[in-house]
Amino acid sequence: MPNAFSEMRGPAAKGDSNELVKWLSPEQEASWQALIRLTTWLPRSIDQQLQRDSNLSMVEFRALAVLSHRQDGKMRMSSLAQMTNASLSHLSHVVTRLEKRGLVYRQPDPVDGRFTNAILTTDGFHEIEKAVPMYFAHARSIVIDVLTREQLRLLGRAAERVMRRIDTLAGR
Amino acid sequence: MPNAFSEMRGPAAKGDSNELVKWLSPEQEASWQALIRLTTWLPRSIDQQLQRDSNLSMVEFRALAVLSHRQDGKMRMSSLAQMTNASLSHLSHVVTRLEKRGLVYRQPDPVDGRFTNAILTTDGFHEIEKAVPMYFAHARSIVIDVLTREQLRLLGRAAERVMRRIDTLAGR
DNA sequence: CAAGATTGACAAATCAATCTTG
DNA sequence: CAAGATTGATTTGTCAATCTTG
Repeated sequence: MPNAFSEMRGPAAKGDSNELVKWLSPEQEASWQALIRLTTWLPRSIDQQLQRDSNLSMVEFRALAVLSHRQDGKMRMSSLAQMTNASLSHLSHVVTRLEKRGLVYRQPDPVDGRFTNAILTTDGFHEIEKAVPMYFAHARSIVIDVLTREQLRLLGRAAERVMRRIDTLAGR
Repeated sequence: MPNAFSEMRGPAAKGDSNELVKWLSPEQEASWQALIRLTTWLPRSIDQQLQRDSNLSMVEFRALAVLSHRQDGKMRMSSLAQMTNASLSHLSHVVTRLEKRGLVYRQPDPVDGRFTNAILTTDGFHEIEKAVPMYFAHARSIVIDVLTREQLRLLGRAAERVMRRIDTLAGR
């Protein structure tokens, strides 16, 4: 079976040991690659920590954490979806699982039945209380304590800028 | 059904409208949140662009792109897995799908049959050639052109630092 | 028997219907 | 009938078990 290069590359192949240079400057390319690696591995690292220490996924953790910060431990599904970076559909599946584990339960809003509230149970509260310190220890260990104050601040700034752009593009 | 807060929160609930302050300083917290949002939405944005414009996932794109940069368009599965941030198992599934679409094919290494080479086909080469410009246009649009040269450079630096830490923790 | 690779079972996330309520 | 929410089918990724080669 022939491949694309027997014919297509030949003389043309000499100068382009790094073809990407055509698209980004070497400096831009390096930063972009580092960013891609970060957005790939940081979430995996967090997920692994949460799974290992607390048997929770990132979304599950965020959902419980957000609920635990509310006075009444409850929030509408649609709002919770926003807070957890999940689609409503995704969150619904997530809450179903958490419900089976007895960490939250659902209740239609008594005032307007179109809304559903997710509500943290006592068990859920205990679980998230145990999980949070380990989560932040890990956050420190892989990011916060690795960067200088200033590096972290600038990283945050840059992230916010990019996010504003992504939000805009997505029509938010 | 009772929830955790009828009893557990009461007087205690007054001061902690933002309980996370206990774990990180407000500045650290803001940067961390921005970073989490970025690592969640940037990959989604890239995936959407690739899916829409080229019918490729990020891993598929990277696999084809890496192969297209090689003179002979081929690479061992294990090396390709590293280059694409995928596990060997994951990559194997990915290559199976790409193979079904006629974009790559497999061939055991003739010298040492324990290795398998993934090889780009002519079709695969054409597909990735079409995909790359749109990919970089999108990269510019959401990151490169949104930040100053310096911001991008520092973002890259910070990402590299964090990645070194994550690599170390994972034993790499 | 160790390293590379594949496979199948399972878990998680996305998408396109569908259902429910006001 | 529009907004909120759920559901089921499909896809994608992960994990553990297995297979193959030198």
